[in-house]
Amino acid sequence: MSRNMDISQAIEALGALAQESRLKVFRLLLRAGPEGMAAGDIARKLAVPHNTLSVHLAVLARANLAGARKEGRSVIYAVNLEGTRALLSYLIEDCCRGKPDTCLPLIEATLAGCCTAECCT
Amino acid sequence: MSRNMDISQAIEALGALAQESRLKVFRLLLRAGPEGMAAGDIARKLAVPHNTLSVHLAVLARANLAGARKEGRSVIYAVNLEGTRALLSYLIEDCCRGKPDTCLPLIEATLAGCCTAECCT
DNA sequence: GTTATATTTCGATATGTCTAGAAACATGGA
DNA sequence: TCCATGTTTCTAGACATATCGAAATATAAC
Repeated sequence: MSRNMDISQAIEALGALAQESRLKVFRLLLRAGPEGMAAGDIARKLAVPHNTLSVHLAVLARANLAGARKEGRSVIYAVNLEGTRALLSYLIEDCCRGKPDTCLPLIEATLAGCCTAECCT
Repeated sequence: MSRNMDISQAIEALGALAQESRLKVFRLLLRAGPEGMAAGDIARKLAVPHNTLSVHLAVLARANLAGARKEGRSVIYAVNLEGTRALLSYLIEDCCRGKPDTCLPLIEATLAGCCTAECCT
């Protein structure tokens, strides 16, 4: 797909994340990694009814923040890292145009927040 | 304030950005940097009625993504970098817990998307 | 084929958000 | 004081989203 998103894609992705159940699902999937999780397991873990969660998962998938694959009777959802990267890039795009003083601390602090452990050095 | 946000703060920030006018304002303010812009100038630049924009600016400020200061008759809005950093950190928090393979590309690509110029090396 | 499991779609209600006209409020200049 | 400029609050209507019971669909095991 496109590496650079436009504003309507960004709004769709942000709107998808701006809801408690969906944000929890997204973070759950981020930690689960590429293996992903079955829809039913997610619903059980988050204590959300199946039908309600199904709608939320569809919203995340439509926003390119998650993907689905079938395995037997289950549907496995996994985070879409490319879509996630595109959103984060869009948010901070151009912030350093000629102004590294305001941009650099933001990026470095973001990195620090994510990767304090030795795994990301 | 708090360096680490909770989920309700994250939802508020994401919801604030999940709207065309507000997302445009946010990106405008990111580029404007700490000097910020007057509310009226933003409204003119984005062709949004003053009262409508005022509501949007209040939403961004409430979400800790923007701050306001008065200068004469004008109200100058500027991006809140600390709040922005907190949101980005929250989104990718824990994604690398034991799985640097999935986390590192995400972070590196985000950096690449933001800072291709020599200003951020 | 029948039954059990997994997930999605349908339908209806409730709740929340966007928008902009009009009025109110604040500040600075004549 | 009076007026002009800049911004916010009030209000109401239009629109979008969240939720979940019930029904429908898909797959696998027996």
